[in-house]
Amino acid sequence: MGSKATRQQIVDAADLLFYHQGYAPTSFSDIAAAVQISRGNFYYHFKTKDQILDAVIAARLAKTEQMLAGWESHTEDPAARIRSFIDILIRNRSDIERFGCPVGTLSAELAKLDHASQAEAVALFTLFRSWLARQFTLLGRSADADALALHLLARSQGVATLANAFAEDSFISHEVGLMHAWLSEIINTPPPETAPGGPRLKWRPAASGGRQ
Amino acid sequence: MGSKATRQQIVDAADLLFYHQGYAPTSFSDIAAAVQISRGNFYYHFKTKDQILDAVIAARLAKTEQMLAGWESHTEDPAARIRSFIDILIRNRSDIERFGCPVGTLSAELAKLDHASQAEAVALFTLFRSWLARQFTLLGRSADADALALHLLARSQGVATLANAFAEDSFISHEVGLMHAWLSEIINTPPPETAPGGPRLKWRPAASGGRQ
DNA sequence: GGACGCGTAGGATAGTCGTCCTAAAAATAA
DNA sequence: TTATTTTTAGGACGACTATCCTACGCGTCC
Repeated sequence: MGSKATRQQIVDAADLLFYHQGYAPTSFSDIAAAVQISRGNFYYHFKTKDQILDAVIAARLAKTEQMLAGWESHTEDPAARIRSFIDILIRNRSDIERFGCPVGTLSAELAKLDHASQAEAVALFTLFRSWLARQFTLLGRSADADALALHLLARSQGVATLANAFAEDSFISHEVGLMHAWLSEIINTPPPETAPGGPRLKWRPAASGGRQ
Repeated sequence: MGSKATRQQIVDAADLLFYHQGYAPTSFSDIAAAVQISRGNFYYHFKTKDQILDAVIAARLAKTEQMLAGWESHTEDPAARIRSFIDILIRNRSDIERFGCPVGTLSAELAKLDHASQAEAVALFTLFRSWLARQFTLLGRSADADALALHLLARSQGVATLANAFAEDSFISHEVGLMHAWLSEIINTPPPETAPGGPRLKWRPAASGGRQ
């Protein structure tokens, strides 16, 4: 029951509430009620609400980094890693239908509030962006890896937004299927005109040796 | 200076503020300041803030219906109409980079607030959805017209979300190019297995006569 | 034992929120 | 003109907000 545990509880509860209700509509009292702690006691752990937000974003960043690193250690196949990313929509489907994507909705809300921490929220996007770009580079698409990463990120964001609006059964799985098909086409298609000395790290399945 | 004009001014100002700041963070005082009207005078025109929201959504619905109907009267080519839809991202680019898509952000916010008018906000999406589905049906894709409509809607939503987060120069135009290419492929590709008596309304350019 | 500091509780404060009331002004009708 | 309705201004109300302060419980060390 030390302060570490309490502080962590506050961050966890705020994380969930910010996701479910949004940042601005979530009050100190809401978080206090969730942690079952005195309202005034917050001031000991966090001076302002913005500090809680920063802590929440930092926690999300750490958790996301860990997840992405885990995917990189669990398989050598960049395509399989990207498929793991796409399937987030399936795994978190019920939450997405109710609350949208935690990254996208927070970023959008903070943008409207002109909030100072918006850049940190965008950093969450950047985490996915550069990670995806790295996978596409490994697939031999170094020339347009960043564009492909942004494209896939946008696709999943759009699916999350519409799934949240309509909450229809087959929509998410159908769009996820399209994304998988798109990825397969990417893999089986020669890369666009490349810079000299371009993609050399094209990944090959299993025994084929890895580079050409 | 009658009440009609004042009421319209309130709706217009609220529309803009809800888009720029979001619904919940926008206060009566904000709208009053924008219209330069007494704060207490709101009660004469609108009993509650929710009523203003409903009026704003109704105004957006009317404006959107008018825009879509205008596109249907300006060209006979369904593909050209869909291109007009895609190019919204270009036309409203600077607003989107600052505030996101007005439809998507409002729907997402109301979903988190469990707001009663969320269904009406989703109706804005439905307007685009059924309009797009109609165009795809005219292109001979009646079997999957709704899926194609949702797909395109999701694509543009995702682009809006990421453009709002990153605000990079070439991103929107690049993705718009991809959407146009996708549409061309749709047109030049035979439709999937269709229900019996399926697509008969496939549109033909220019002199070929419209329907067969 | 007593002194100290970390963690907590609960209330005070100043401000804003949506809502509502009342009276004056403006417009319209007689 | 007078009478009546429509529109407006300005403030009051209670509830809520983020923030801050102060006092209390409680384990640790002298």
